[in-house]
Amino acid sequence: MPEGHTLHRQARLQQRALGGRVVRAWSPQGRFADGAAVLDGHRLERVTAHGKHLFHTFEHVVLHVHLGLVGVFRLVTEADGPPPTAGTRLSLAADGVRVDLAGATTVELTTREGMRAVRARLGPDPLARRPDPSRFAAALARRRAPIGQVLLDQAVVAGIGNVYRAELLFLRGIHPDRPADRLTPAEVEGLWQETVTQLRHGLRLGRIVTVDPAEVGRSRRGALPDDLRLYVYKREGQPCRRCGTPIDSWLLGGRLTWACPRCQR
DNA sequence: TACATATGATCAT
DNA sequence: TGATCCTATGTAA
Repeated sequence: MPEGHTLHRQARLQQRALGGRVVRAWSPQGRFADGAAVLDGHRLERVTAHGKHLFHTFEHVVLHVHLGLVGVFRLVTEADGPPPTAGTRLSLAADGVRVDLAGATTVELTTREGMRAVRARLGPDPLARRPDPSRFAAALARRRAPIGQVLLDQAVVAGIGNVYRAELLFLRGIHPDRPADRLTPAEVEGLWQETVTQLRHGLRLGRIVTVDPAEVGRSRRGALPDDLRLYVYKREGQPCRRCGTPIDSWLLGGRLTWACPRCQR
């Protein structure tokens, strides 16, 4: 689940459910018992996201979470929702609503200064209120590495993961192997705009959907079925939705990526 | 019961 | 580049 849209969605949901409240905090699994004790009974001021990082700012401390590959938040109502699973490292609750966190790679307490330090290492966030695309453009101009590899670097742009990198480059007709510094200004601008548009869409829907329904013969209303949501991700060997050419797949930056060899040059 | 897999990132070599 | 960490789920044995 977790690319940038997921964390911003959680920030919004958790802010609504727990923001401004005095929360109970505990660690059902036990591995974050000490940290939970520091949080327990304190007021959660606000929940914010930057890229894939989530920050819970309490009156006296900041909770920093990174979900990694398999981490997950579950928001449940305590009255009729399921209890925390055995692997739940942290539960936060107030007013009958509970947030359970499991599988995250980073769950740590830090300070407001520590939060600023984490954010300073990250590139512009396309889901921020006023992101700075010039920093994105400047970073690309400095990199000779393939654009498909550079897009995964969170210091270049914060929040893109393996699904979005493949989909965004398809949508802009850019081959992932192209050196980042060889993109034209128009391509860089288009890629940034596409990133903002798509992540916002993912945030709204709560899932990654890049396919234009009209392009696959569906109405704009109603959710696309799972096998029609994406253009290239995990579609190796299957026909491109636009030109029918079989989708390619190869390792790029240590992870598999996908592209249409005809639509992306 | 075991294994493979996953939208991530870090650290050792 | 490879090993490693974290959890949940689906498939194979």
